[in-house]
Amino acid sequence: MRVTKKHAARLNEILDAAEQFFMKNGYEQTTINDILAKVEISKGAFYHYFKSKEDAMDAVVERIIRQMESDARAIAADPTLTAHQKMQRIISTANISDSSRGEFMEELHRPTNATLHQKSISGTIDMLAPIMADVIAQGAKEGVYHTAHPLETIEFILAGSHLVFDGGFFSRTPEELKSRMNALIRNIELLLGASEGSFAFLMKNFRKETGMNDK
Amino acid sequence: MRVTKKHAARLNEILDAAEQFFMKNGYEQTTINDILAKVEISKGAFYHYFKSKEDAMDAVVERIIRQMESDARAIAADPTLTAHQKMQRIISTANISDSSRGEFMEELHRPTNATLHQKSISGTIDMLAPIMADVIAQGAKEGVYHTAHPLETIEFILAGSHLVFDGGFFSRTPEELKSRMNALIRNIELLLGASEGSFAFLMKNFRKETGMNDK
DNA sequence: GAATAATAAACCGACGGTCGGTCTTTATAA
DNA sequence: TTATAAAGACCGACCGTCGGTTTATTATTC
Repeated sequence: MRVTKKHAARLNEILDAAEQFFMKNGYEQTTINDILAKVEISKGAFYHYFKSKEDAMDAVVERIIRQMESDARAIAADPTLTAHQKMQRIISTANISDSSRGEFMEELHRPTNATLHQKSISGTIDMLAPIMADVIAQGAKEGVYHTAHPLETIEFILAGSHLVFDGGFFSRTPEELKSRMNALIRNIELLLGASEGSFAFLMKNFRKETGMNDK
Repeated sequence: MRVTKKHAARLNEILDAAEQFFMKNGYEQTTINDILAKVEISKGAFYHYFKSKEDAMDAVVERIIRQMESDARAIAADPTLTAHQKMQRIISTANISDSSRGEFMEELHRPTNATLHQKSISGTIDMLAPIMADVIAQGAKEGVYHTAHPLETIEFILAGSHLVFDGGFFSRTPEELKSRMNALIRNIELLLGASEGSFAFLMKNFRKETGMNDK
């Protein structure tokens, strides 16, 4: 049956369905027909909005990154926060959180597929790095961080963390993960020239994520 | 026409062809039929050796990693080298080099595909990290490195470097790459507790790679 | 001379994508 | 206001490709 809707509305319907399937089953395993069935539209309709399956994936990733971006910018622009507080909040928001969008990251860090994975990682880093670099510069003024290359260093940190903790890349036991998290914390402090223990809060996020209870 | 060969010989023929195509066109863009045509065998033969296309990719990656592994182990086991010399050589060998296998990395770091990319990165890191961690431990004894978590830290470094310099993830101008390389050098020194400038040799490898001539 | 490995080749089904055309909405001119 | 035309949204049959299967035949090996 034919149902016509506003461009933006239909677009978001498709994006919503695509996102769900991509997350649950992975990009490669998701069929365009899956999406069509869910949204109850025809193939023609789908290709009216996207020029290819990959184009739809790009749009899904883009939408999520834009959301994360506005979250991060809001935190970075808050004049009442110290640089370190901003860092803490941006990291928590960008990683797993209780927000509705949080599941994205959670699902993403699974071996399901590769392309979606890759695009979202690079997109996230490209988006977050400049924002966080500014925060680090603020931290340098406040005297809590000391680094000569804020942008390059935060890129490096984001890239390294992603890869090391990304289930799609490595499979690790909980103990292995814990030792990597401990090392990561110390390494971030080293790279940013932050005081020892100042990034220990990551361990809390981490325990929340993995559901670990030991100390 | 029917041609029968020894198992290992045919296997390597297929692997060679697959590797070439995967590198040149990417995994997704390579057709099993491409490989069949090149090796001049039938589908039946291919599936006699591999249970799936992905299985063949895994084998390709595995073969290359094994080669890199024996190179790295040979360097790490050389009793005449200092830890820092070993690090230098392992890095040069594993990255782009003039070796025949070197093209692998070169081709790999291109946006062509994702799956192959991912598998080779994680495989390389998983293989290299323990070997290099031992070298770092040696360096600690020699007093040139100082790090509390050798294994985790070298994993982090490898992961971060790969991602930042991987053409498949980001597209950067030569200037952007140069500033990232400078920052990377300093960051590695910080993480390993090595003296300033001790990893400047990376800049030479880097210039060789990119063909940059400026200082 | 069976049994098993190796190869061939026809075949299958699913999937991404195309295409000609239809229905709906919106803008415009009479 | 209404006729009309253009634009936008949508349909679904169809197609080519591709990974993978099946069946059959030819070499090896013990």
